[in-house]
Formats: sequence, C-alpha cells, structure tokens
Amino acid sequence: MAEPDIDNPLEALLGYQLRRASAAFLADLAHTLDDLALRPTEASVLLLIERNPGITQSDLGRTLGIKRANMAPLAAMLSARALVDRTRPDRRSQGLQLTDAGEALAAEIAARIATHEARFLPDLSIPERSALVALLGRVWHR
Amino acid sequence: MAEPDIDNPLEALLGYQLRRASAAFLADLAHTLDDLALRPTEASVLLLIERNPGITQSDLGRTLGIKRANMAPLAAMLSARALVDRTRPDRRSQGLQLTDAGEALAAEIAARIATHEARFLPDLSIPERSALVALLGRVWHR
DNA sequence: TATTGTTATACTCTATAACTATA
DNA sequence: TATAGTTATAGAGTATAACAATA
Repeated sequence: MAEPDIDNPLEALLGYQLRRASAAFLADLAHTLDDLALRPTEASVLLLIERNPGITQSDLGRTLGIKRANMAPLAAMLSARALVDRTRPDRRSQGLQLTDAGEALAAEIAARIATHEARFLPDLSIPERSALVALLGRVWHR
Repeated sequence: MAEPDIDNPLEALLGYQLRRASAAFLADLAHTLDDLALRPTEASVLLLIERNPGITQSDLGRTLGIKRANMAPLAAMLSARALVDRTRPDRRSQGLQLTDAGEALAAEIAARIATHEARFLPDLSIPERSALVALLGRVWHR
C-alpha cells in the first residue's frame, strides 16, 4: 500500500544516487555518535586534528570543505568542551591539538566509524571498495 | 601556501567520499538551476510528477525520501507558481500533475541535468557508469 | 594587500510533534 | 486505527558580508 508502481527517472542519475547514499550514511553516522554528543562534522574535525597536531583552523576548513566562518564556532565549542587546545604559531593563527580527553574521544570515534562503514558496505572485495572510494574522489576533486 | 602537507585520514572512508561528491554535485546542480528559480529538491519533484501524473504527495515523499511535513509547503509552492495542478482521487489525497508550464519547465530541467551529470562524470565507459550507479543504489537501499 | 579569526545573518534541507479530516 | 495533508518549530550544514588584527 505504500509502494504502487511508481517510475522514478532519477534512479539512473549519479547525482541522485550520491545524494541518497550520502544521506543514509550521514544519518547512520549521526545516530552512531549520538551518545557522544558529537555531530559528524565535529567528529571529522577531531580526527583531522589528531593526525595533524597544530593545524590551523583555516587549513582544517580548506581540507574538509568547511568555510572559515563556520569553522570558528566549531573550534570554539571543541575548545570549550576541553577536547582541543589552542596555541599560536602566529599571532593571528590558531594551532589546534587534542587534549588527553580529545585523544581518547578520537580513538572511540575511529572505532565507531569503522563499524559504521562496515555496516554499509555492500558485498565488495577490498580492491573493489578501494576502487569505489578512488572513483568518488575523482568525481569531486576538480 | 594553501596546502601544506596535511594528512587526511578521512579520505579512505566511503562515507566521506560520498559526502564530498554529493555536496559537489548538489552545489553544481543548484547553480545550474539558479536562473529558473528552482532548487534541486523542487526540480526532482517536478521530474517525478512528470513521469507519474496523479501521484499523491505521500507517495512522492516516500519515493524521494522527503517527509510529508516537508512535502506540503513544497507542493503548495509549486501549485502557487502554476507548475502543478491538484486533483482529488480521494477526499483526503492530493493527486498532482504538471500544468503546461510545468511540462515545459520539466523538459528544460531534464536537459540541464543531463549536461550537469556529464560535467561530473569521470572518464567512465557507459557500463562502468551504470555499475557505479547500481552500486550506490545498493548502498542505501536497505 | 592578503590572510586569520570572528560575528551576524540567511538559506536549504531535514526532523519531530501535534492537529484535522478522511479511509 | 491508520493514513493524507497541514502547520509550527527546531536543528544541522552551508553561504555571504563585514570587521579587526596581523602577515
């Protein structure tokens, strides 16, 4: 009763499939991080700082596709929650690194993301999965 | 100067690649539809109505993953712009179909989406592209 | 002059809850 | 009882513009 014979012409479009797949991933990730009081964007920022201690907010934003203006309140909140410390390599820049609490949280995030990813992977071999990831990367790097 | 040696551990994640690729597609599509005063969501609704005249708002929403509550103002606006007509198969349902102006706009949308998609496709053969679309469909259909 | 960080603001899309009218 | 449509509201993410401080 919920699904009559509906013809969806969007199903053949790459953009549509990307959007639906991305939305499904994001919703599942948000649920996965729910009890950590972290949103997907915040989690991604923590993982990037972990691998690049001292990174500035601007470089962080450029790497993840987040504008400076949106990065500012995000970094301020992670700092207020004592997950990141701020140093000043410059007198105009903010170098970010994880606190001990931030490190612990980043480890937990990484573990949860691993199972989250596995939950969504179709029956793909490792090389097939790598090929898919590389292919998607080529789609938007330009 | 904008890209030092930053290590991005997210690049190996399918969810991250999906999100970036999807965002790039969506932004390009929004720009493509800009002068038609249509947002991507509205354009997708028009294309679905075109292929399924008389479809109800609820079925539309179920097919595209848009909640009834968000579908209502969307349909009301398309109706106010005289792009869709509403009939009543039921006394509680709204059957939607395109007006002549809606049909003309749908044709223009379809043409623009075709070039928009082509702009983003990496060097893939037709079967490779189909395989990618099918694979993404399997990711979120569950 | 260009860049960093910041604030304010608006837009798009999504989510929930509550309500009515009808099946 | 369940479903269709509606309204109100909130949240997350993103966008632009403008500003002060610094390089």
